[in-house]
Amino acid sequence: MSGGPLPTIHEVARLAGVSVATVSKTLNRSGKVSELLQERVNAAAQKLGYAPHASARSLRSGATRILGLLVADLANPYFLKLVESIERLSSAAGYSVILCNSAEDPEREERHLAMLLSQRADGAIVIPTRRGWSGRQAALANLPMPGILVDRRIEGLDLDSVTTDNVALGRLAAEHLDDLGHRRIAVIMGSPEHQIARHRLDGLRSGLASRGVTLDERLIEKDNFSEAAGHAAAMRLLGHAQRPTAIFATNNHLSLGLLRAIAERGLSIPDDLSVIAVDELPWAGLVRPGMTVVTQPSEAIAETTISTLLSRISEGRAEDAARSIQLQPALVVRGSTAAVRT
Amino acid sequence: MSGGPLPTIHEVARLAGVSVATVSKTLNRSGKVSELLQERVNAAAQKLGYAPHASARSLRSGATRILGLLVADLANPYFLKLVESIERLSSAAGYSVILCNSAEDPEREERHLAMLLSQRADGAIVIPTRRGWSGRQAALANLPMPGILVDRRIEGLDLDSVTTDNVALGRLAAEHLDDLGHRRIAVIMGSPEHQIARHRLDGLRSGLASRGVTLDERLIEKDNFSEAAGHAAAMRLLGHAQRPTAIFATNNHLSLGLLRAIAERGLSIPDDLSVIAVDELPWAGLVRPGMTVVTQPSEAIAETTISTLLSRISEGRAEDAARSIQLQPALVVRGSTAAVRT
DNA sequence: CTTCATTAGAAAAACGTTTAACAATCTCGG
DNA sequence: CCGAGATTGTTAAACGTTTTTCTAATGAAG
Repeated sequence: MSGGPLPTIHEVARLAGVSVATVSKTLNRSGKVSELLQERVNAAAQKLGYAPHASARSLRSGATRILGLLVADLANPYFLKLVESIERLSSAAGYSVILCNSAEDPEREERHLAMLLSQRADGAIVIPTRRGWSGRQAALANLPMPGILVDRRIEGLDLDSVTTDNVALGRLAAEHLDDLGHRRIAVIMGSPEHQIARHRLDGLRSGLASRGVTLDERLIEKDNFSEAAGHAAAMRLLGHAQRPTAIFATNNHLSLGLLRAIAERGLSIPDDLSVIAVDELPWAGLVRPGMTVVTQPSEAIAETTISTLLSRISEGRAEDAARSIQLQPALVVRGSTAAVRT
Repeated sequence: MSGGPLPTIHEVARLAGVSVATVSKTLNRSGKVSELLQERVNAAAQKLGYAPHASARSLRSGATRILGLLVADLANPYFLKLVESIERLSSAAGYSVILCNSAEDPEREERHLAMLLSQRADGAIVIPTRRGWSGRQAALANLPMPGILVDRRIEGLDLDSVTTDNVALGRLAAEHLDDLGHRRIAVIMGSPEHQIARHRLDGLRSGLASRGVTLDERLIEKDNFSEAAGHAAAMRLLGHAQRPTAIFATNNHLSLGLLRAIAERGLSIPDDLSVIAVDELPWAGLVRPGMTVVTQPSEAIAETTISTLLSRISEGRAEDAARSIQLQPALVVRGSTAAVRT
């Protein structure tokens, strides 16, 4: 069913008739070794199917070429995209990725963090859980390896981070809706304690304000980020005497609930009302009419994350101040938004 | 920005006033050590924030407590579910997971496999790519650690595997459609070279046959598994003089293409035709009417995979024959299938 | 008291690499 | 022909654990 034990560098050396140091140097392209011996060594390694023992290598060299990827919620399609890109980029750079899913549970997150520490990962990429960071910042601040936060920042924590400019995202939605003439705009924002949701709302509000439109505070629905909450909020909004002409859902679970509510009410998009959502939803192209969304630049975020982290790693994590990088979202117009009927 | 270097077991020993052997024994609960010293050791470890160096430990002990997870396509929502479950179960069993995505590219797959070998993962969980296995079986067969195939099997490869019973899956669809009185049943099957697709088709055919219905071979669309192929196949089927009354799409990309085609044709489900798909699609509840699907038991597959693999690992990968475990799919009836109009 | 088991702890070897320090060989001008 | 570099290869130490072997201490039995 499976092969025998793997050869060590000593066996390669013996077969090639050289010392282990020579084998090591040839295989790592470090130090000088003659053409002749290089060939002999490579042939021997090939023949034996030699695969260097990563543990031994890391123990001696101090680098594991492993990156820890700690995700708050794998089921979130947006995070999945990030994971996919990060895995690809890491692998291309010669790093392996240990994947951890905390499922929004701070306890799991903490266990995983301890594990990554024991593994001596060369770097840690963290999409932190939403809650429970009040007393635990030290766990991240004192990480012995370079770390970087993605998508979500933690207030008061001095660590590199790469996020979407969520204020700009809200503003983008505002401008689009204003262009279409909407005045009665509702927001399903999720939890008001969550920084991202606040930023998106702020962006929307300020974007409208700069166009001379004021956001009706009674049309801001706050709760949590579940699909059920989105559904309930939508039902309330749709029941208002003066129904909003447009609804902005700040998260993909909320959008799902919103769409379900609209379908149940028998309303049609965009004739009865316009809908704008966040993120490239996997099914965004399927829903008729296509969803108008503001998208987060996931590929760019992944690239920036990896390049920042890798440079910290090779710099020997220089002590210069943490970088907070914000990337710009984009508007994708499809059929779910239309000019308000006058 | 980050803490200093981590303490070694020697520093813990010195602080506790004992030898390193005693520290090791206490921390691993192996060997005898008095209550008193145990407390001293634990206190010292706690105080220093000691985290054992995984590489050193593996080098000496021979076990890494790492599992390799090599996925053919992370973007596939079904595989994602498997990844999620496997990560959770592994973590609970004290194993870390190195995630690799081959994106259906045999070359990437091979590189990843070599990496897992170098890492000396204790076990490998592989969802193999669809193609390119003709000459490369040895790479899996000669793996020095226990390996297990998930979801897809490789013909002629003697390795543990856990898959859905895809013939039963096809049969389930057949019985449901027959119960509803359908006779003109079409299949969008993807690539006929793919074992899974063939099994599902076989199941459908034999399921219908056992009810006395013969499947019209002209209504079997074969191509690849892309959404575009699904769309094109659907357009052909919908253009037939005698439109099928039900369509079975054997994969979630194909279903997406099918739904898009139906929408473009302006047809309505299930009034104009019934649709049955495979897998729990993330948006299956969103689409109106809900999709009737045959689901693969992903959680059970993950559990079986992990428990089988872990027992192989602790057994010292006993040489008894490879196990091929097949798990049963289930039918979930929603609104996309209806009795045929007589 | 001595002797012998029994036990708790310490000392040291080993795991498979990398790499610093060293040795050997060659090149070549004087 | 000699010796000073330059070049190529080797020897051995080190990385941080676990684990085997060994020692010292304790207590019971004779």
